[in-house]
Amino acid sequence: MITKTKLNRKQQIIDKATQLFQQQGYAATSMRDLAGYIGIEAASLYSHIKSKEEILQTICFQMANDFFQSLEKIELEKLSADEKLKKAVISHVQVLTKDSAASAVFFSEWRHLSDSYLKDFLAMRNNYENKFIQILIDGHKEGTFKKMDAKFTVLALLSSINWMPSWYKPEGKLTPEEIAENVTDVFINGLKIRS
Amino acid sequence: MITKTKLNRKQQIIDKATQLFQQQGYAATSMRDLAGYIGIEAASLYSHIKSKEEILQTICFQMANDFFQSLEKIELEKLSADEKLKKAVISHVQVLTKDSAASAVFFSEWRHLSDSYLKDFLAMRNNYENKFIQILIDGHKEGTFKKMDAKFTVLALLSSINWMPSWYKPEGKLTPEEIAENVTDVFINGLKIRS
DNA sequence: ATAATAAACAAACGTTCGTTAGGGAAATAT
DNA sequence: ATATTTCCCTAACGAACGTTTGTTTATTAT
Repeated sequence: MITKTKLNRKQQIIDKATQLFQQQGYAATSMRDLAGYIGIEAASLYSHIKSKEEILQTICFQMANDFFQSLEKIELEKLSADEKLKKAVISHVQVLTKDSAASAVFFSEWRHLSDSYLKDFLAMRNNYENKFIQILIDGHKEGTFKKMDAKFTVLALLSSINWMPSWYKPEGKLTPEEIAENVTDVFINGLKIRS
Repeated sequence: MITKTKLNRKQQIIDKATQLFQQQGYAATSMRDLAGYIGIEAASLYSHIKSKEEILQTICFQMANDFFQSLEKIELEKLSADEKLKKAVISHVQVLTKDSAASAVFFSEWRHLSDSYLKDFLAMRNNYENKFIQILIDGHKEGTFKKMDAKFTVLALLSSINWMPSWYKPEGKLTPEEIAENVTDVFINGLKIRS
């Protein structure tokens, strides 16, 4: 082991854990499992991390911050609601596809966080959803979007995107921008040909 | 215990397991956990079921059959593509909301099925998605739907619906028909006001 | 009343779980 | 050269896991 510093090793652990948590789930992934894939003993993991849950916390809150920051930037821009929605979705998809395994863990395994972390997590998620809801409400006030249940629509929109890591393959031909373009076009304009 | 026959007890086990699998996940739910909620010892469960995985199999394949049958009925009807899409979504939402806990387990925990069951499961799911894809392709041929990536759109549509059990509360005021109406309206007509 | 069946139990099986303790080898700093 | 730190090891801890066994209790059928 020449080139591996402790920081590298820690990141390697988190990366492999991310992959295994996505494939098998957090609860079904054992520390011996994880260590085996890295090529060390389970006990050795604890030279780099404090606990199994710390790994999950790192993954979840890293993703949460990425999503949050990307949306906050867009919020400040002066744009029409439909432009803002499109930009927000592009940004969301970009964060999502930059590490789709971590995203999948973020969306599916957060419930295994212990109580205090869970509280913070849910608060952040709610806050994030509310920012999207506000964009749709603004769009209705501006006369661009029709009357709708904004919360329902946002959850449908985010769900359709967030489920993607389970079938999105990076070797596929769609770029994040194209994915976002497809999704927002359907949500804004619909499938029906406009006559 | 007067009114409980063996069949009732088995159903009770499956029902409670469904609830716990949804809340905690399959791997994080122990047989002692499950037994405790029912009020018996873990060993007693095995008078009624063969294994933990049998419970998951029962839940998953029951739901798979329900979804499949409901769609097959609609496939036979002679309808335009947009009408057929709407009916298919309504039907899908109805099955989903009839037992939203079982649906959540079905969508999130199927990966814990053992290999042979997993194969069957994935084949059924693929088949199901293809039926939806065909509806969108037909709609394009009929001149109703615009050119699009049909598979991508179907996965987005189904994802936006399937994620619902995680936030759908039956005591909410939306009926399955209203939910389906909202979803299909967005997907077919979009959010933008048509001018 | 007696036999048969069903459903629960306590106890234990072997295995795996996350984690800790203590020590040794190799790299780094002094 | 020596001391310190880093990283991994073996060994083991207690707890929890799914499941099996053998037995008791309650219900149902004869």
